[in-house]
Amino acid sequence: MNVEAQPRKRMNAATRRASIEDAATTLFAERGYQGASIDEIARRSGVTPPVVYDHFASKQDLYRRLLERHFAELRGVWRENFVGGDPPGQRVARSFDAWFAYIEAHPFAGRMLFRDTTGDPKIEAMHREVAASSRGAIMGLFADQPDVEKVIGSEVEQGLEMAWIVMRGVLQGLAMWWYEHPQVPRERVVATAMNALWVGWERTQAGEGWG
Amino acid sequence: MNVEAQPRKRMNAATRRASIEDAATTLFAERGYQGASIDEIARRSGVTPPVVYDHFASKQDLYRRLLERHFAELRGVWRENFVGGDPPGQRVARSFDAWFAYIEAHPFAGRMLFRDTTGDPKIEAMHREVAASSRGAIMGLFADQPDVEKVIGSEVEQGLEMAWIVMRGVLQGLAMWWYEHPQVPRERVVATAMNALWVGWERTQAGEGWG
DNA sequence: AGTCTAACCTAGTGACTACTAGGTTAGAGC
DNA sequence: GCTCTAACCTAGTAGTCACTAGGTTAGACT
Repeated sequence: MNVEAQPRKRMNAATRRASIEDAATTLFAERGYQGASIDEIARRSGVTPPVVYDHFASKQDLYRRLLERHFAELRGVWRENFVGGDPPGQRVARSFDAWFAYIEAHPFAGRMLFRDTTGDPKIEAMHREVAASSRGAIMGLFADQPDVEKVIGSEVEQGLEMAWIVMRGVLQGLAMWWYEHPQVPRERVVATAMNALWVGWERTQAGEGWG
Repeated sequence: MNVEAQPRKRMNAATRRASIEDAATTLFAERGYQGASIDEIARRSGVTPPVVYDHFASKQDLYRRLLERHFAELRGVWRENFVGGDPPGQRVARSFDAWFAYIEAHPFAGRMLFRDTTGDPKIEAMHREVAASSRGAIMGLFADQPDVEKVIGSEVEQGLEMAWIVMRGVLQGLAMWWYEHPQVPRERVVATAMNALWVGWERTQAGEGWG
């Protein structure tokens, strides 16, 4: 993933671009937007800073493209798994498992997406915008499944949004924790998410809720 | 809260220090550690940058003191509310309500604590250290209550830690969302947190869990 | 072998950062 | 009213940042 050859070799545009994207994803994941410098991204992909600008108009442009790519990948995970005629619980469990499998296979992509952008309000607005479009697409999937909508969106719009916030909080929290505890098997993380989210939703819907 | 007088007035040390802390909390909440500049903190508290250094040794020192203060306040909320002889569900509900009441009354403190520090690994390590000590204190409260320990820590150490991660994710997620939807009444946010967390835990413990 | 594109470089610019040395002055205490 | 502390200032330093103008050269293609 991290290229860097000792006797510096010339690459074609696509390969070099990919190496810059890899290095940038890793560094954005490790340090966030402000903490990741173009100098360091260039160094890690084995070139000097001007080369980065041969491929991306600005740091902001580079960041946005990566955001969009990784969010699209995670969105795809939902679209491919949250379908079928089986019971909602099964579909949710399958989606969670696939979601954490993506996180496991792409350790830096998730960390980059879930990090705070901290600092530049422009970057923050961009992050929110891209995240919101992803959220909309996934919540659209929920809404298409009448059974699930009944469970999640018990109080229409705002209830659905709060359910999303709760789910995002749990999935993000577990994902970030899992990065630091890689020895924990995925099934255990998925089971924790299911117990935290699905059992509560189901019971709440059954009229056993708190408030 | 934001001082700034038109005809600049001289303050005594304690007052000026408080005005700097207020401005810094707000700016750290809005922009994160890296995005908040000493120049801007000074400007918002009505002085020039050197004055900040009359009160704090460095930006890092200022940040740490604020972290410790606000974490201690939230820790106090738990200590004062998660006690008593009433059923665990009541104690959790009371604690959540008090926790969100603090968030409501101190809109910037929470945002500062829950923001990513993004960038300087030194600052990140500091944030983790202070947060971990707060987590330890609160988890100690849980462990002192045998009923609750039975529910939360069903699989000993790691289970307790994962339960903490889930709870933190939900509370933080709801808190950050609530900042942007202040018209939502606190009782609704608390009820959502209770339904998401307590109902799931209780049922999971009762053997109705997923995995 | 010669050509020419594009991958890559050196050497900067200007803006911003945390932080400081040393001087000025408001205003409390006598 | 005078003094003297400390609250506050001006005017910097050195480092880092994103970004660029313009030149060099590897290596694909003929």
